[in-house]
Amino acid sequence: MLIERPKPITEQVDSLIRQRIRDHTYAPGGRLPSEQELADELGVSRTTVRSALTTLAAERLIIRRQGDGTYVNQRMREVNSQLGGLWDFSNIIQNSGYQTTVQTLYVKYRPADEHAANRLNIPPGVSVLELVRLFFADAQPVVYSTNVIAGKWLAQTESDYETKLALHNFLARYCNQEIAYVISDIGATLPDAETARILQRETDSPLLNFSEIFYNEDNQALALGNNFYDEKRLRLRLIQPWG
Amino acid sequence: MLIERPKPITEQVDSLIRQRIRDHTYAPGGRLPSEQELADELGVSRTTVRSALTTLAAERLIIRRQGDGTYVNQRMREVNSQLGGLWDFSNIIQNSGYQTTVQTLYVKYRPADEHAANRLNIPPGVSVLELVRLFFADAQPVVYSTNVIAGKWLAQTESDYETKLALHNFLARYCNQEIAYVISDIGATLPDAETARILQRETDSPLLNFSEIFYNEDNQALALGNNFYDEKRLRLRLIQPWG
DNA sequence: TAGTGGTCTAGACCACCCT
DNA sequence: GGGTGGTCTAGACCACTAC
Repeated sequence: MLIERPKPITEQVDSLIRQRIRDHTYAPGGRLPSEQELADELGVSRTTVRSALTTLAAERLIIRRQGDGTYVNQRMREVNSQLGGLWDFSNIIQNSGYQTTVQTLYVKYRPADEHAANRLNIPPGVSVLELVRLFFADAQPVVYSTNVIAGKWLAQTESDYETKLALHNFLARYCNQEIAYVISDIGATLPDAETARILQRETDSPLLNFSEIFYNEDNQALALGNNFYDEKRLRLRLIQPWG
Repeated sequence: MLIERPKPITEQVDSLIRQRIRDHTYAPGGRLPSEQELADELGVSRTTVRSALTTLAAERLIIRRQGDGTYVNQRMREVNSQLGGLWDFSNIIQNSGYQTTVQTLYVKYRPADEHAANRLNIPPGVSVLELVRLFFADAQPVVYSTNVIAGKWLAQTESDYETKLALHNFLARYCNQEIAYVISDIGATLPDAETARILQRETDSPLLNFSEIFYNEDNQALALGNNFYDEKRLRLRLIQPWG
């Protein structure tokens, strides 16, 4: 059923260069081989290499200087998030140098309430899967997370889900859906007693609140997120490319 | 002195398409002409058109469907911020459908304190320009903003700055510097008495706090930002492309 | 001056959607 | 089958930097 297709060369080049930056084959602040050298090494055209480099430069992972060369942006080590990944808490914790642990508080089907139904564009009352989890950075609870997935996306109504997956992996495995983009509301709130208890926090210490809707390429709402992030425990530092 | 050069064709095509989306020449949710038609209309190659479309697709302003066509993503109307613009409050207010008003509380030179000096990578005590402003959405105060610019970037030590400019425009006009990227810390804080007074808020209502460092293409710190954003008054909703 | 990245072209072929 | 976007190539020329 599943067709295995070779990934586009540009993506492979993109991945390869990312890998080499991660493992310091290209050192932080160091210089990459020239575009022509990369093209020769990999046996592809310079245009293909440039396509990959353009993506990396857009994220500011590399910096290109005309007449000079292409360099690894060492400042990326200081951040733990980029704008496309502001909802991927496992990754943020990992990027901060901590071990990510996920504790599943509960996972269950329930009828969609008015609010969820509206945002997911489904009739109220139909079944949705609710996934409530707690993310730890090493031993410290950092994010109290609720995700709601519209039942129509779930292939089978099984109950032995691997609940520690990041949401995009969960949607990929159980719904065969890819996230194309996310719309997030960012807020600052004082936690209620329950939230404070779970995060082992006082109720007078404000938390970041992220409320998200996840969409696929066809603009269909896949899932919701509501997350309380304790930025006193884990700094949230992101890079924003401009222009 | 200044060399006037025609902008790259890809950027012109990018701007043109953005303009046509803004003025609904290409309606929300509507379909764009094919890449070949655009290339013919503008007298450029399809590759050039594709380069511009790739940028727009990366921001999710348009959605491309193989075998079908390219469409305007109507969901962009729901958000007020995207990608690299989480610090551009004038723009966020504007995108929300309000009139942006900027009130300059004060602007003055002062010696850099330890904190600012570290972040700007300058010796403590050297002169910096501090710009303290309040942003209104219509008549409501929404953002209490402090910017600090290293004195070395300011061409002349004049005092009749146009202080209502967005920071990137200010840096462009008076420092001849372009922002390449921004590193932001996002937090949730209870305002102190002074901040609450200025934003006409209670001290028990948490605010979003953005603490930023602005860098140019050479990785040099240009300026700092520290902003209190009242997301109870103006929702902060942003789109995050994924993958 | 040599080498780098920046821009742009023309064209080939493929994968996919619609009718 | 015809049209759409997706991928990739080869090559030309330009702008800029380092030496």
